[in-house]
Amino acid sequence: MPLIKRLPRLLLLFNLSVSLRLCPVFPAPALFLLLLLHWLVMGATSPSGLELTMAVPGLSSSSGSEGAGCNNNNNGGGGGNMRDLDINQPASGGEEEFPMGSVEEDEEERGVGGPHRPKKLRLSKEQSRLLEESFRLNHTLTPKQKEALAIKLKLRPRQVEVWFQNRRARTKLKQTEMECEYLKRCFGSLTEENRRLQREVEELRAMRVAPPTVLSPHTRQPLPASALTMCPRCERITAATGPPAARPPSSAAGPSPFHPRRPSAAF
DNA sequence: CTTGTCAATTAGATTA
DNA sequence: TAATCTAATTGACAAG
Repeated sequence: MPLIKRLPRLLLLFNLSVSLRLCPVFPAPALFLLLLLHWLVMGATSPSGLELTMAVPGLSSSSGSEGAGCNNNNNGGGGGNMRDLDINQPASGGEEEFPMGSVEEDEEERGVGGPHRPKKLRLSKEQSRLLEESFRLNHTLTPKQKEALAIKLKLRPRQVEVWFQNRRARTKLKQTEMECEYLKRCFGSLTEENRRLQREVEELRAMRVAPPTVLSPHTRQPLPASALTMCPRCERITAATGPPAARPPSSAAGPSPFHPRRPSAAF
């Protein structure tokens, strides 16, 4: 029974990390936080967010009229009509020869012991290659394409359909894994940045406890801490309204509120 | 209602 | 032999 149906991508990713063994070293809550983080950083405009997605060429929805009969072929009992042929045998001939005959019905697999799966079909290299090729062109097939491909590959349309279905799922999973990796890296660098900023805050707090003594240029008396401010350019403590307490290392910079050419020009 | 897609899951085959 | 891969099934859902 599916636990989640049509959940937002957020929850889907959260679930994936658990159920699909996506990030074994990454606790699910952390992934959840990461995702939120990601949305904050990248903006919540695109649900999939990252542009490291593999380009998904035209998701042409199948709006076909026929193809209804194909799923009757192997439903019920799980396609007991699968031929028991060794399809892994190298095709003994040209490109078009696939050593399997799953198109025809074969009921000998239906054993006496109730419903049991037949031998699992393994696609030949050539079949896989052709399927991959057409997947590259289109991630979904119209019923006509499906039929044609099935004939070409000597498979049932349903098998082609299933292959595409599973292939789409694999693509999506891979993409999710890439997103996960990206978020992990994001998390790492943001954690580092956070650490650095925390240190800076601590340093600034320490400075507030014991503020530097800045003498007034006019009275030569120590200024109160409230009258001091920090120059964002040279990061030195200065008197808020007066001229700088110390000269910046570089004099090439233009005028600024903290380093006015004339004290009267400030603010 | 029919049809197609998706998510979740199962289970046979293969690999390490 | 456990882990992994992948063909196949099932049930829910949406569109027409």
